[in-house]
Amino acid sequence: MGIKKTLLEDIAKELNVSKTLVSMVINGKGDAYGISKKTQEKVLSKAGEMEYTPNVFARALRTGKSHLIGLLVADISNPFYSHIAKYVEKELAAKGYNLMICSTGENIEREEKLISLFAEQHMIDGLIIATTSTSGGFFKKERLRNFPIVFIDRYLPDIETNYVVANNYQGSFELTDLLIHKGCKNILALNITPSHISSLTERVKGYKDALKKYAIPFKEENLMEISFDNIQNDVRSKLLKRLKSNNKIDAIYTLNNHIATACLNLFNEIGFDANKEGIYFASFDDISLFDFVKPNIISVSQPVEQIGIEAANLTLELIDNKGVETAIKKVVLPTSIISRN
Amino acid sequence: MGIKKTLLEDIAKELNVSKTLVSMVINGKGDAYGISKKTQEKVLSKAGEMEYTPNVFARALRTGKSHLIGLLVADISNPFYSHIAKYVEKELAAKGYNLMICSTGENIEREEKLISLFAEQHMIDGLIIATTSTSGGFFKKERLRNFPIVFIDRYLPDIETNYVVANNYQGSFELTDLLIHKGCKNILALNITPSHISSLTERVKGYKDALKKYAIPFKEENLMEISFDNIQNDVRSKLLKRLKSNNKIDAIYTLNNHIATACLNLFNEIGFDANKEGIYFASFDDISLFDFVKPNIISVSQPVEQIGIEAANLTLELIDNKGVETAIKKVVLPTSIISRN
DNA sequence: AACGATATCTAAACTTGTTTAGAATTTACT
DNA sequence: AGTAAATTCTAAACAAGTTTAGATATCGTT
Repeated sequence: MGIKKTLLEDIAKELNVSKTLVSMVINGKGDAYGISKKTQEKVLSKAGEMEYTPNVFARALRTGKSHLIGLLVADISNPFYSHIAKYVEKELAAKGYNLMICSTGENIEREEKLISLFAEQHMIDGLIIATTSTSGGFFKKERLRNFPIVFIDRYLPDIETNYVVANNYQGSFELTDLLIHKGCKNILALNITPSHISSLTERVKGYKDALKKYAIPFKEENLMEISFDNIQNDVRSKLLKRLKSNNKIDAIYTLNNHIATACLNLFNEIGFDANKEGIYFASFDDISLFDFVKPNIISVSQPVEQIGIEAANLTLELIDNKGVETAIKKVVLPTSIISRN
Repeated sequence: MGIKKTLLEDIAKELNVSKTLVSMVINGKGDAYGISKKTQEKVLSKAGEMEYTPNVFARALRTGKSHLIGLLVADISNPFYSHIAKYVEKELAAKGYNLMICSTGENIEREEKLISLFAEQHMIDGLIIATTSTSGGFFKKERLRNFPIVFIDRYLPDIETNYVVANNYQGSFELTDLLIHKGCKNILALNITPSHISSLTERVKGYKDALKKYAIPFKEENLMEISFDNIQNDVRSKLLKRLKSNNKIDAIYTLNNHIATACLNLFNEIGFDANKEGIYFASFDDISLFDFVKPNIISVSQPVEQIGIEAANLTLELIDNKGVETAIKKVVLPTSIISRN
């Protein structure tokens, strides 16, 4: 048994005032409620002396505000998400909010369970989410109607929501365009299945449209689907087969960093040197270590810091304007190409 | 205004029973309190129908348990920590606990503030922390006396606490030993300043002891201190100077992944190829992408998954045995050398 | 002195659950 | 029939704050 926590009441008793007064002063509402300066000082110094810290649960129960924001991502160990998390947290901390991060593992049921726990029960004041859902059905629930939610990285096309995403279409278009400029005519794109996620479909669209721009016909066999649950094995079997075939490619374009890493692993295993083979290697999602990796990687870098900051602020804005009917905000941020070599 | 949340009382009214009864049934204590099976079924089905979810704050306020565990690390975007976080979360989720992750940015004041907020106010039931503190003073506070805390990655030598760490000494010893076996006699170690953190001091000790084993005298100039706040610039100026000097080295050993990355950046900038220069490059902390990086990196890999799992379980154990005087657990897990090339 | 206005403070209600102490009913047994 | 025991349930207290409505004291004014 540690020492008993100091309560509002304890301070009140010490000073012979009401706990109402103490509460008011501690919340900085002393002036608003006409508490004399002298009393305010007494309260504050006594609270400091007694090391008072409010009970967050009692406070949250009464006020309905927890000053907690939830962040739901597929996998916190993915550097893309962990960097976003870092900046979201930094931005929120400056405004007196804390962050609860949870991974869904791209599992819809777990995602929905967490949203229920967090949002429907109002454990958190707002939610930032890189959803793994296919459709917006779940988010249309009456109970979530007025809850502050900001989508990041991915949005759901069938519902109107606030979101902050990178311009996946444009980034993918520019990357493909660059590859074509370098002389590529047979660019193999590796995508994740199931690929209903908006960021991926837009990347595919950007790829296809860039081909179209140069009148290069899109070939089905140049869009390879890699199963999310089995990335490494799928890449090994499918890509290897293709590399050995007569259907020569002049570029490999992985649609996210997971697949890129799997490809690099494969190259390593079989001693394949893309650069020597005259094959460009490109990827959406930049990772800092790509700078030192062999082969050279041409990549699309997303503005993670900006995504984090904007998502945090948009969420806080929604919380402040809760109840007020505000226009939905769709933030699309530009990406940049990192053309190594 | 969304729809009003269903309360215990709402269910009670619908069924003409007391909210006490509803609470008991919902918490699975129906049998223990002798509530008839028929009534239990009625309550559960009505609760499902009305989509009841308990208010976590009211519950936590009354029970003093939040089912929340805090994880405090220097930087969640560091892959070492984000991977630990992933496994901690996974393990906790299976036991009905949720994780609150916060970054301290190696800032002691922020760390102490977060601990106050989380632990002293009992917002969380337990804390897992990679502390940035120098000494255990803060943790000796009366108010934290009986609070479940598990240290990871780093421990404080001056207090007796539960911890789960990698065997930093052994890993560093083995790595240095390997370099010596490869013929190195002048191994430059790059450390972080301030380096009071236990994991770093032990790595230094392992390095020195391995030298001693082979009667290689330790030279002060071969332990370079890099400032945490300015890693890249410090590496650039200090390491560059050394590389240009006549004091030739035959290996560079970075004591964590941050410094390793900074070195790689420098090499890239100046077009330095360690392998060609006959210099081995080694690092504590393995990152998966190291596999594809040039130069070859010999690294010490920490058992992140195991650290995460053990830390989670140890924390839950402490929570279960709260109040009971249990022996302190110090878990030291073996590392493994990844010798590329 | 009496009045309202102002300044300062407080008692009690309220947030939503959990827990305690005990009530009401039925069954069991002498 | 009457008491003890078991079964099933409930009223009220409680967790620790915030908020509301109103009390008390002081002051200025006529």
